[in-house]
Amino acid sequence: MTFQRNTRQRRVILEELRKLTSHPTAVELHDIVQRSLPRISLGTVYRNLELLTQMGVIQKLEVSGSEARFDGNPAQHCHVRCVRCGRVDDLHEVPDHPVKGEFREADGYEILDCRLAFTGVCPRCRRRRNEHAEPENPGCF
Amino acid sequence: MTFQRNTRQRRVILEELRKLTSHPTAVELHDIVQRSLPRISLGTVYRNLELLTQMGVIQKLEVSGSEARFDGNPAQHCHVRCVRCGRVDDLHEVPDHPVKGEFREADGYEILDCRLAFTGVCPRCRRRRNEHAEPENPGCF
DNA sequence: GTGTATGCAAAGCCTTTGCAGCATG
DNA sequence: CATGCTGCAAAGGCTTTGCATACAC
Repeated sequence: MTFQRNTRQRRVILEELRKLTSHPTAVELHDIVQRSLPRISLGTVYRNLELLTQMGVIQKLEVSGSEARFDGNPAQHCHVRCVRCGRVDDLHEVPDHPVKGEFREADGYEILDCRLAFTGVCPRCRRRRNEHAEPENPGCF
Repeated sequence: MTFQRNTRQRRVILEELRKLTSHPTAVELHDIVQRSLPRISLGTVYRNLELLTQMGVIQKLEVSGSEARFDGNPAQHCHVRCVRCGRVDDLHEVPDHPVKGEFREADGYEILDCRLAFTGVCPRCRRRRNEHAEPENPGCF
């Protein structure tokens, strides 16, 4: 890839992602983008999300057990994942970087990045708590 | 599942996982366990790792996009993931819980857990750095 | 003996990729 | 008008699951 083109698809994907405060999966975003571009393929969505991530324009959150989620805000900030429904939200009431730059090296590793990974129960699931029998166990890392 | 049976397969899987300081994937562990139980299937390894995780006997480390890795030590401790080769190691030279218990609730979520998620370059990849052209971008959260 | 766990194989997800045609700069 | 990008469909990698059989209790 020597040069990037500003395609209709790429523009709409970025636009729609930026509108969302949720952190959609590729499939969810594909569904949304399809409203404006009915013929857009899921492959194109994946390719563009990957490209935009590489460019540092968006970020890819790879915590949820299975699918990746995407965030239109590339700035580093904390996220919480709901252990019941899997949704991911921004955390505003938490300091962004408790140990930022504190570790350059540890256990032989060159440390590049350190983030706080929260798990919890989202507002909606808290309300429905009694209806759900099976609690999921907190994700890892 | 009303009751658990102490099967040969389950015993060997747990035994072998506990011997390892690495954090093997299901496939890697299957390869190892096959030395003692040549006919054990990968499905059985997955089923047991899942069960043992639910029981809190081991822990599952999941970064979406790649394979899950398993840790025979269920106690909470920090891990680093190498952005080049994907291996995961324990971090000893880092405090376990910088904000432990500090947050019970934030942004409407009931906070259950908070972990430090490190990414970096492992000792082996640091040595080979010059040979590799393409740096991967640091994982997320 | 009863019912859980296993081995095997097939299917399920999410994601990536090959290819021919399209459209951007 | 060159070539990066798209849609389509197929394949890839990891994980789960259905089923008949085996084995733990």
